[in-house]
Amino acid sequence: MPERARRGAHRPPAMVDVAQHAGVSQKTVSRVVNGEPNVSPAVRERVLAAIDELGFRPNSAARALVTARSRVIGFVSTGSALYGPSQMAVGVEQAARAAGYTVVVVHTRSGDPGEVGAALDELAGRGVDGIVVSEPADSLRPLGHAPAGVPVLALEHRPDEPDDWLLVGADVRSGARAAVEHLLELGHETVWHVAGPEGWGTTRDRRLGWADALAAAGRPLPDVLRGDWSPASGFEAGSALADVPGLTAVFVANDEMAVGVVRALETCGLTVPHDVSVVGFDDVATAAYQHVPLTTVRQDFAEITSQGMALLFATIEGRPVPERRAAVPLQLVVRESTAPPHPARAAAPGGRGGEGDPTT
Amino acid sequence: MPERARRGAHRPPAMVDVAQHAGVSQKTVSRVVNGEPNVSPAVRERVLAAIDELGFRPNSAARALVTARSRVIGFVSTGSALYGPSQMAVGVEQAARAAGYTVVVVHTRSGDPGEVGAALDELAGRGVDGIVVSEPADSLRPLGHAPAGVPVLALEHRPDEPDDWLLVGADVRSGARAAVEHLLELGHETVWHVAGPEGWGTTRDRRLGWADALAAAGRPLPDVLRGDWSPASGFEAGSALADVPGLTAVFVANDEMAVGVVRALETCGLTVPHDVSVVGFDDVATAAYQHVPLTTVRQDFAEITSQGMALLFATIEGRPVPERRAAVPLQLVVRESTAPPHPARAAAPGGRGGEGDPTT
DNA sequence: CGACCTCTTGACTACGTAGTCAGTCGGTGC
DNA sequence: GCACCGACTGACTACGTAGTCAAGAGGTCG
Repeated sequence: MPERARRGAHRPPAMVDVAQHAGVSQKTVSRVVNGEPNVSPAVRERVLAAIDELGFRPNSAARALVTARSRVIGFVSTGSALYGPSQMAVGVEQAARAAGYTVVVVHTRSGDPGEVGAALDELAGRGVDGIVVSEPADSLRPLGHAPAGVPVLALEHRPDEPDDWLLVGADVRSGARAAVEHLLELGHETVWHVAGPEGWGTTRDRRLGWADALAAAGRPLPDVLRGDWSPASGFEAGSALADVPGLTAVFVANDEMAVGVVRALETCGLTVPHDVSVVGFDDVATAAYQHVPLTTVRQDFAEITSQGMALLFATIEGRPVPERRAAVPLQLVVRESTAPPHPARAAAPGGRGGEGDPTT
Repeated sequence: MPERARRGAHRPPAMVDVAQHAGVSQKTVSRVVNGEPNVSPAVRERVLAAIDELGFRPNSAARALVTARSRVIGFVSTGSALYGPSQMAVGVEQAARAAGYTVVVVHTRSGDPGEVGAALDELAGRGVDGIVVSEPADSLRPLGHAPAGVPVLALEHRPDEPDDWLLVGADVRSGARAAVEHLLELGHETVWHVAGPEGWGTTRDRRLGWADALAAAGRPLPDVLRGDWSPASGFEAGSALADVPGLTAVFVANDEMAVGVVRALETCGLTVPHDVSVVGFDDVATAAYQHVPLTTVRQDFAEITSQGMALLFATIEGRPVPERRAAVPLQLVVRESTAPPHPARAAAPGGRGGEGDPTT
């Protein structure tokens, strides 16, 4: 039999092998594998037995070739192992696998548009059925030119921009605003802001929410300090802030930088929250266990990814999608890093207040 | 021309389309795309122009089908967004893409062997060229039954077990031992251990390194407390430890739990490192910026993934592999959470020492 | 008893790429 | 001038799956 002779060395068994083993046609095996109706129980049984015996696994390349559907989702992320993106990655993968999809990951560490383009080409060539962009930095915007017909889900909330993407994300701007309002309600005159790196939508949203709250209260808008999400950059920003006269409250764009800010303030002789209140963003696992448990804004990443992926799969599979975008609310978690301002300090024009007054 | 008519609605352009456009054969297009020699510059030029004009992307499903090589790496992880696994995921993806491979991610949150088996089948069906297991928990052991001929890289160091896997990882046991030796050298009589969850190789290694150091010094081996890598579990363990009479030093299996431990000790009125020294593991970004900067053991994840992936690609591509396993050294980073034991405390048989002695 | 229908099964083919092998063309050595 | 060789190109086919369509088996209804 030349047919089998040609099936050389050690290629894994294919449907034809199963078919021959079970005494049916390849097409019938295909029917059984795909759970199609109209296969007699007896035949189905025989085929399943043959599959089991030969250890047959459907070849997804062949399947993708013929169906032009890969059951693969492309996940594009900026690649640093930051808290948010990591959480998203896990949530996306879980949702995908539950729906029978596989996730291909592409990281684009540099914001180089060329690299993003290459990543896109990669995904297009793989014939992904959908693309997920996690925490989309502006450098990922070229994804707008995604392969035609491939739906794109961006895990961000962006109410203003009429986009053809699916958009599901935390309502970061409102969350940031709530954080700043909390500080204002405590009596702080104004609130400084340590922002994330430029070029991220979420950086903008946090800054805008902060500005919203200050504007609504008619307060002055201090200069923005900029970090890169890392504790080290937070420390740097905190060191600068320690020199600001009358500083009593800081809203930091993520918890990791907030830890750095707190540490810097402490290093400069200031106490949190006695001298300065600090609010973070994300609610990382360790936030509650800091020396001064961190007041922060919690993002529900599980909810975001689950809602977003549901939307994406509905779109891919042609099911009706009521609303192409959704905002997931954030939750302000008040802990111990915020308190009313120290009266002496708010008035003091000089830096480094509070040194001479260790008692409450 | 029925040929073109059949190419229906909006399938993306294939090589035949490019070939027709350039007036060459499909095979020649294939040669150009794959950079094969023996194509005249003029033809190459024409083909490239046609590719560009039509926006042609090679279909990787078809390519994988015919070559039986997918240029895909399967990445299997336990799925929580823990620090180590997240770092590994990023490193693996970067190395893979640099080598022209794509990464498919499979998370197995539950340790359910059935789920692991399904994940394996998934990867086998995708025809992955290699499999990477990140921080392999015992539940991933069934990966030993990986599809025949598919090399597996485990990102762990496991000198004892003669395995057919590639093994590259930090020498966790030695690192743990160094951490404990550091504490003993400071003068601590013994060191308690807060371990990770059972079923992880790395949990075992940390515990063994700890035991090694104590045994070598002839010290008693305290009971092991067990956490789940989370700060909350560390807090719980720390609360229990606070009641231990004469406690002066703790080695915690990761930084996140260490933060919880420190917080619990503080909550119980103990001071770090005055009353109790604490050492963590991993050197997460915030470790250096804690209220008491954390002494810890740094893992060089970038180095681990880079070495490991190099090994994997060499194996996949049939290049000679000098050594199938490698240990990456760890680095003890001494900060301020460790100090010599407080004399009064080491002697004290009662719990909660140090309360009456806030000075020094 | 015949027309008709449903259920089950298989033959044939497309999908897009790369491997094999044969053929053409121009140049080189003797 | 002829055999030969290398560079270049294309026709044909395999890869493993699912879609299309037809055929056979068995039942139902009038």
